[in-house]
Amino acid sequence: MCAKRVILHVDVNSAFLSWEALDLLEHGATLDLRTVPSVVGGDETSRRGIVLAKSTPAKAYDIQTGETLFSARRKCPDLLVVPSHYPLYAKQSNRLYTLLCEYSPVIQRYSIDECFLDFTGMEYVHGDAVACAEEIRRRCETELGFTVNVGVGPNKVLAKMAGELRKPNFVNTLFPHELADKLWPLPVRELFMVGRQTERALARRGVHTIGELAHMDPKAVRYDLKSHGMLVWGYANGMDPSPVVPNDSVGPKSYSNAATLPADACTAADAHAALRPLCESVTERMRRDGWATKLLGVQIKYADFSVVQHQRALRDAICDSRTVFEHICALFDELWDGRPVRLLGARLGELCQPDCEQLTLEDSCKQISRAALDRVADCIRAKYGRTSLMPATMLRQDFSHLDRYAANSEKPKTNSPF
DNA sequence: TCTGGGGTCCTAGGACCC
DNA sequence: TCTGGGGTCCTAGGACCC
Repeated sequence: MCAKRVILHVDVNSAFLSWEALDLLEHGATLDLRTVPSVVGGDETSRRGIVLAKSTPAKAYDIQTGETLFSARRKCPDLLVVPSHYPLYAKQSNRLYTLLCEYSPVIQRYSIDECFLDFTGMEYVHGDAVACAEEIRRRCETELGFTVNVGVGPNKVLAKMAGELRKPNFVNTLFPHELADKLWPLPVRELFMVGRQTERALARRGVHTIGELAHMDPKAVRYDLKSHGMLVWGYANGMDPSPVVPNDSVGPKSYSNAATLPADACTAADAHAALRPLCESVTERMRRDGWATKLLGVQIKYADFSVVQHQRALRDAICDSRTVFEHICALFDELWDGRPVRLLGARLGELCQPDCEQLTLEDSCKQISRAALDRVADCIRAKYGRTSLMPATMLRQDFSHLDRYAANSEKPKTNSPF
């Protein structure tokens, strides 16, 4: 007989802010950021001034993640704003992961501050799942110095929703017999995968709570919202068959790097210059993980915030920065309508092994020598730092928009983002 | 809105083929 | 061809997550 599935979801409370607070305390600060209205924010001078994470006291001022620092300060004039440090977050994320490895061999790092553990059958080793979740919560607080929420459920979505019920520093359960009490009264927007558009579409049907969605006729949901509707209808009814997938068992689908420019680019030359470091860093990251790409894409966000993208499949896989850059510039030129550009992005998809590259005779010499050059450059940057070697055209440029996990930094392996 | 960046997945529509 | 219908592939756009 199969053991009953038990999934744990571990989520760091105000992750970036907690980790900044911890780091400051370790370096002699006397104030704990977590005890005052504070946020981790992007750099306003380069037009990235948004709230990335907030303290519990900041939440009391209705400060939201993603809102501008300008707006956050208006709500709380004494707000403390600290900049972000991604290598630090990666390090703390790894500490958490190491601790969790003691409790299950099947762990999925869902993001830099969230993990799913498949606890099925582990009761025989570690005892009751809820008691174990409590132990994890306590050990994070005492041994790691930051608090987490642990959700316990029969599948991933219920474990994750359980984690949201009471915060911070709590263990919550969400099993099928608890749905009506704990899940169904909540606003439908709080359900995983129900965003603003789905919320609007459901509101047109008079559906405002998770329970109302759960009790909808699935045919009506499918009619309105297609397959995505069936997904969230299943979630509302506590159904989620998806397995906990350890990250080393699945490769990435794509790599991308985008940056809001310190000032709008108004000429093709300006845009090309901004694309160069983006292409360099994203290609280097892909190469470091041992991939080549057969699909290149460029993204433009205009000054009015409208977004367009353009992509092209390549006949041959490539992995050298210069060739990527040339293709991306060509794609940009085809896409750009001449208006001022706020953000530029480059994306590498259709990943494959570099050794299956099918080069034509004419291209092969050029690309092989470029690839060899890149490999040497990668080694030098790994040893002496990100900016120790760069194309001359990138001298005097601002590098604050380079990959957060480019060379040398400690990168956590996750399915998504970070 | 003084509105980031890195991902995944889905859908619609057009090109092309039989 | 004043062209049907189904299948596949490709691209653009959008929704959602953290």
